[in-house]
Formats: sequence, C-alpha cells, structure tokens
Amino acid sequence: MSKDKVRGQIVEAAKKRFSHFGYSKTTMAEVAGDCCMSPGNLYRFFPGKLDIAEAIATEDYEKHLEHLRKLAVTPGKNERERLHDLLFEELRRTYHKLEKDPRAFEMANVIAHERPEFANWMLANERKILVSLLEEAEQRGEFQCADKELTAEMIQSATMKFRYPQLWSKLTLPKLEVELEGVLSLLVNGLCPHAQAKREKMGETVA
Amino acid sequence: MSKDKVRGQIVEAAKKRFSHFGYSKTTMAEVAGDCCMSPGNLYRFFPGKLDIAEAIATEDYEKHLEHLRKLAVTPGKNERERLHDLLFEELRRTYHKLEKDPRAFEMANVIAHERPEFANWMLANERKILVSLLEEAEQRGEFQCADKELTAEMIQSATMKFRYPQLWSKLTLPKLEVELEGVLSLLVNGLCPHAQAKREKMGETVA
DNA sequence: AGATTGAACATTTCATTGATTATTCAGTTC
DNA sequence: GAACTGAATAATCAATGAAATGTTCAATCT
Repeated sequence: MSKDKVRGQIVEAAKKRFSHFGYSKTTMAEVAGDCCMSPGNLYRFFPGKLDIAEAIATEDYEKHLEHLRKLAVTPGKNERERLHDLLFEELRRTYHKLEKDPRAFEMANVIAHERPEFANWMLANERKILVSLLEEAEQRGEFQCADKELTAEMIQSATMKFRYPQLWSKLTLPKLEVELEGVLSLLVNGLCPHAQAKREKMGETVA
Repeated sequence: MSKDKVRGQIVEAAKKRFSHFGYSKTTMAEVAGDCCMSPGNLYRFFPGKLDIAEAIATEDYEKHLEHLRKLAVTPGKNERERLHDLLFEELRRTYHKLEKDPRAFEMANVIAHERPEFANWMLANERKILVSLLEEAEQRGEFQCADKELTAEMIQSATMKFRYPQLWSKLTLPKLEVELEGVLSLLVNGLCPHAQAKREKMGETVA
C-alpha cells in the first residue's frame, strides 16, 4: 500500500472521529486503532495530530476553492455580479460551517491559533481569483484599477468582517448579508459622484 | 462631599492602580484604601469593579471622541482628507494604546468581553460623526450617497480591520497604514471607471 | 533492511482544594 | 436615619498533582 493511500486512510478515519467527537476528544490511539495500526506508526505519515487536522481542512478548502474559481467565471454575469457571488459564497460557507457545527468550529479555531499561516494561504489563494477577476473586468471596461494585486488585497481588507463573522459580532446571517451588499456597493461605486448609468443598472436609486 | 466628587476620586484612584499594576492585580480593598474608605463603601458609588473600569474607559474615550469631532471639521481640508484623518486617528490611537501598554490592553479585553455593548456605543458615536461628514460632503458635491446612516455603517464595516488591529493580525503600524490608505481610496473612488479629474486631484496615477 | 510495534517519556489536561478577592449586609457611627 | 464600616459570604483564581494523551524510539517482525 502506497504512502499516499495510507495517508488518505488516516485522514478519513480522523475526519470521522473529529466530526463526531471533536478534535480534542479524539486520541491518536483511536485514529490509529481505526486504521489497524499502532499510534507510533501514525508519525511515519504525519508529523503530528495538528497536521492531520490541517490535511482535512486543506482537502475541504480545496473543494471550496474550486467552487469559487467557477463562480468567478460564471457565464452570463458581469464582473460585479461575479464579485458579489464570490464574496457571498465566502460569507455563507464560513457562517454555516462554524454556526451549526461546533466540531468544525473547534477545528477552525485550533488551526487558526496554532497555524496562522494557514489563514494567509487561504487569503492568497482567493486573492489570485480576485486578481484574474479584476483583469477580466478591466478588459470589459467594467472595473478600473492601477495595481490589481494591491486592489485585491484591499477588497479582502474591506471584507474581513465577513470572512470570520463570528469572531467579530453575534450578527445573524441576514444582517451580515445586508451589510456585505452595502460594502460591495461602496467598493464598486465609491463615494465620489460619477456616471449615473452604472448605478441605475445595479438597481439602486439615488435620492 | 457630593456623590459625583467621590465617584471622581474613586475613578482617579482606580486609574492609578489599574495602569500601574493592571486590572486583575488591583483589589477593591486597595482602591478603597486609597480613598480612605472601606471596600463595602465603594458599592454605594459603583455597582462593581467592572463599572469602575468602564467609567475610566468612558472618560478616556470621550476625550478621544472630542478630538475626532474636531478632525471632522478641520478648516482648509476637503472631506476626503477629513475622512482620512478620522480613520487614521482611530487606527493610530488603538494601535499605540494597545501595543505599548499591556495594562490598557488587559482593560480593553475585559471590557470588550464583559460589556459588548460598550464597543457598539463607541461605534454609534463615531457613526454620528461620519454621518455629518457625509452630509457636509454632499453639500459640497464631494461625496454622494443615498442613505447616509447606512453608508456610515458600511464605512465602519469596511474599516473594521483597522479598528481592533491586534485582534486580527500581527501587522505593523506602517503596513496597516498602507492598507488603510488603499481601502480608503477604494471606498472613495470605487472600482467603476469614472471622471478622471477626481483621481488625479488625489495625487494618484492610473496606469 | 525497512516497516511496525508498544512501552517509555514528556507534555497537557483536569479535577481538587486552598487561598484570594469581589460583594453583601448586619451593625456602628455621627 | 443616612453614611459608613468590616466581618461574613460567595465567587474566582492559583497551585497541586494525578490521569490522560501526544510523541519518541529501542526492540520486533516480515
């Protein structure tokens, strides 16, 4: 059995345990037992318990990322709508995941605390998507910005609140969605007065 | 001696102790002793220890708020500059306060945790300033937005990261300043292409 | 010889308990 | 009788150590 196969088996066993009993309540011995091996042997495949959790999170996140990549190029939508879909998908995913699943919440906290680079890696991944969205948008004449990498960072800064919503406030999802919609409008249209057409196309009215 | 006088005396004594030894390391008996009274007597003036801390924080914050109100109407500046000054003052104040003073950091955490309404109250205060800034800006033709109360909320949402910077990341102040500058530009100008004049006036170049 | 084991080791977690401290209030003072 | 005290009470914190668990590695197996 190849090394990768065994890794996969371990990840599967750990996933079951973690989601059932929680990260802290499952022991390495149990995961090893599920895989019919000794605790010590796990360490030939993973440096430690946390790395198993990280592998699970990575696997899960990569599915999500794939979904985001698709949302960023949905046919028949303009870039504003695509950006909207990206940001809302992000909000809803984390909200549901962490809201209704205390086990996932525990794992997210452990990883965020012990592996801060993980969050940075996620941000960097999504930033790549944003950059290509901005490039596409410029070609279409929809958005305009000098430095796309920088602008993507700023979009992420401005929407930080919606990426880890429970860290901030006890707001409900509907309230968060209203806020995100507002922030998005602000980011797209800006405060400065300019061509009326764009705004009305978005279905907003200006007093 | 009037009730308010005594309250002031207690607040002063507690302020000295808290900033010297920290909130958790000072006892009610010590504060009472500094005021030449028994511990029990403190409770005729404050419901509890936390309320003394809150009184200190309120007093301190109200000075800051006064400063912000002035910044929002500085003569010889346009509204974009005033908004800039407001947001940067906010960032720098909390950054310095919490960065170099572990005692203040402790108190901020205790209050944030035990009295979540306090943070909301601060946000509401600053929102009032933002709303009047937006009104002024509209009269001047500088900014334009449908609902000023809502827009102020969105500005706060988008700049959340800079209001409690140490909660998020271990970014240095200069890095945070660069980011805030970028977010501000986005908020003001938006992503949509529009009148070139405004941007150049701000000293930015578009590729 | 490389894979695997499981007992040994080191670290963390957890409940227990003793001490400290916030809070209360019956009693004292003026 | 209103203001105040300080001992009594209740809640919290810190220290302790025992149990549990992550990790290592010498010994074993194939």
